[in-house]
Parts: sequence; C-alpha cells; structure tokens
Amino acid sequence: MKLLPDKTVERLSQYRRAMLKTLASGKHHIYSHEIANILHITPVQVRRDIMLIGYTGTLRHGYDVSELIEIIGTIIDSEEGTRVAVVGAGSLGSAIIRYFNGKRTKLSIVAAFDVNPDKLNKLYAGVPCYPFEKIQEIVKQENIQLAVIATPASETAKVAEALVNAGIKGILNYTPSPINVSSQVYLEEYDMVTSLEKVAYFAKHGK
Amino acid sequence: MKLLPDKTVERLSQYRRAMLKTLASGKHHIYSHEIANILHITPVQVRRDIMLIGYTGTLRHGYDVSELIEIIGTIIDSEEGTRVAVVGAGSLGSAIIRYFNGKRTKLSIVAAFDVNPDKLNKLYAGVPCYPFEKIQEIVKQENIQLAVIATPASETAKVAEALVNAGIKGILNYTPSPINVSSQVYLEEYDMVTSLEKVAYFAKHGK
DNA sequence: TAGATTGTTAATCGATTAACAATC
DNA sequence: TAGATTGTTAATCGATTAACAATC
Repeated sequence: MKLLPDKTVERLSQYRRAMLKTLASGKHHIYSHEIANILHITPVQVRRDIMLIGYTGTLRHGYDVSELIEIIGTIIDSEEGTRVAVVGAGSLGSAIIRYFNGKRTKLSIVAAFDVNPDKLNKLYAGVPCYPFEKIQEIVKQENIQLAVIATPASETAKVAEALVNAGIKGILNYTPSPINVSSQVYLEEYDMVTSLEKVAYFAKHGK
Repeated sequence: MKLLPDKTVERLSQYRRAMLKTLASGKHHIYSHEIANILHITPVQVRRDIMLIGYTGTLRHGYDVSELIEIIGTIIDSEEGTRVAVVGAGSLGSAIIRYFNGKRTKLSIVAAFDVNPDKLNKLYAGVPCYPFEKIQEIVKQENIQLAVIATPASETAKVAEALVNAGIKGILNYTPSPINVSSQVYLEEYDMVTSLEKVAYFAKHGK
C-alpha cells in the first residue's frame, strides 16, 4: 500500500482505540459521524481516512467495528510485533513503561537502560533495566527496533548516537534537546514544555 | 498582535529554548541557518516566523540572541506568569511535575490533585497535592489557569468537567481518552501510544 | 419513497518553500 | 566589490472540507 499521510496514521491509531472502547461497550456498528464526534473531527475526515486504507462500510449500518479494528491493525501494526526500549529509567521513563504496560498493542517495551547503578537489574513494571553501555549488545540480542529517549537533556546527543549505531529504526525523543540522526532513522520529537506553552498562548489569545 | 499560526507558536517555544542554550555557550549572535540546523527545519521557515513576530536581525550578524529570547517571551509568555495544576499524582503526573520543576519558564505548576488519600498533603517536587474534591476551591484560591490531566483514562471525562466548571482556561490531556470541553477552553490532546505507533509505522515503511 | 449515509472528486485552506530584491 | 545574509512575496505542497452522485 502507498504510504499514508502523516496525520492519517495518527488518526488511525485514535480510531482504533476509540473502536476498542466502542466494542467493549457492546456496540458492533458505527457511523462516520459517531467516530467524528468522539475525536472532535469531521465525518468527512473519518470517511476519507477509511477510504485511504481501502475499507468500506455499508449505507445501512456504517462501519463494522471489529472489522475496522482488524484492518487498522493490518495497516499500522507489524505482524510480528515491535520491540521497544526506553532509555532513561527516571520518573518519566518509568512512567512511560507503566503507561504502555497492559495496553493492548503490538508494541512492547522489553528493555530499559540507565547509567545509574542503583537502577540496574531492577524491574520497572516487569521490564528489566540494563546498563547504558550494554545498549548495542542488548538491542541486537533482544531484537529491539524502536527507542524512547527519556533521559536528562544533557545526555540526549550521546544516547541518540548510541541508538543509531546499535541499528535502531525509529526514535521518539521526549527530551527538550533536538537531535540529529541519519535519515535512515525515523525521528519524532515531543516536548512537554512546548506543548504547555502552546496551550498557554492559545488559552490566553483565544482559538 | 494578530494571532500567530499554530506551528509558529510551537517553533517560537523551540527557538527560545535553543537560544537559551546558545546564550549559555557564550554565543551572542546567530544566523537563521544556524537556528534551522538545530531544529532540522529550513532557514526560510525561521526567518518567516521571526518576521511574523516583528523582530528583525542584521545582515552582518543575523539575530541578537538575547533580544530574540526577550521578544519571544513578550509574545508567548503571560507577563504575570501562568499557574498550572496537574491532575493525577501517579507516575506520569509526578514525572510531569519533576520535568517542569527547575525549567526557566513563566509556567509554574502550583498544585497537584489526586483521589488517593495516600498521596494527599505530600509534596511532589515541592508541589502540594490536594484532594480532587477541592479542585474548584483551590483553582480559584491559587488563581490556576491551566491544567494537565494525567489520571487513568477512566477518570478523564469527570476530571475535564470539574476543570471546566472550575473556570480553567486551557487543558493539556495526556490520557488516551479524548474529551469534550466548552469552546471557551483551549484543549490539546497528546497520547504517547499514538505517537509511538506513528514512529513504528514510518520506521517500518520509510519516510 | 424520503431521509440518511457512504465514497470520492474538486475546491479551499493553511503551512512550507522557492525566488528574489535589498543591503551590508 | 563579491558573497552572504535578511525580509517578503508568490508559488507550491499537503491536508481539510465542500459538494454531490450513488444507494440502501
């Protein structure tokens, strides 16, 4: 399938989550405008996204909730699952591990890394913590494809370099230090301060 | 000043952070292409954003780092500072509090809320934790304008309603449950699972 | 049928980038 | 000066939305 637009991929993830909730409530069919209401978007947006993944609903009942969940899975999940590491087992890192734990998803956090010896060999919500120096070895051994960076900002560059060398395919950087990676590696950066500053701006100036 | 574009506001926050770092390294002037390199964007983008806030550099030295920091502050900060509450003092909530603590910003987290009696009356990185039922009272008393939701997903709707009733102006929702709020309230939603699923998709399919 | 819905194209909107004049 | 840079308009790109035919 052709590469999907950035925003469509994000929304597919959200549709799936909303559909899982819908299914859990015992509802088996759903209209585009119902999905749209849940996510504060327009029904056309929903229909267009679903068109892009080649699924079709029916005029009478809209979309079949289970089928839609299934199809979205074939698009955005990797069949064999995706193994993820969290670098930095501080409060943010362990919050991320706990956050993912128990979520129904093909993404599994299988390793944490830290430099602090106190944190090593402990389990964070069932995930073992390894010394940062072993990153190359463990990434290979555990077949880890993605990494989340949750270290102090001062360590970001070093961590990113080690991850790229270890052959990681994608990085989600939660530190406020932007990093440079080879264009082979997909990089997403998110900073909570920027996000909250944006909320402050638009809450104040109206939007 | 006219309302700035969404993306420009985000980048201004990032420019400021990069400029603070630049200044700390003893550099007092910077060219648009240097800023662009730090943030992996184009120099034109940088110049256009800076044009939009009405600041101008010089042909010889580019932008004055201190002045740029100053100007960005007048645009995106509130002069008197902005007071923020975190709802949910679990691992994510306390990570957020610690994350903001010590950052140089006009945003200050001044209160946490939780329903768990064990967490009450404790300090999280210097921030007091109040019982959730007192939210209305404390928001008024402490003059809190923004809130970050970091509760379990099951509580999101209830929390959002209480926040809107308490007169909050902006909400940053870190739970995976989308919420509906009055259009008076600016809402930003961010979900780590969606973000990581997006990384997984583009790391796999190339982009 | 009438009303509601989907799927899809075309139009619009918003954001980025190319082009370039001005100038140090 | 020649080369490098800024500021800004116009063109392009990508994403959203309006419009509407098809149909249950």
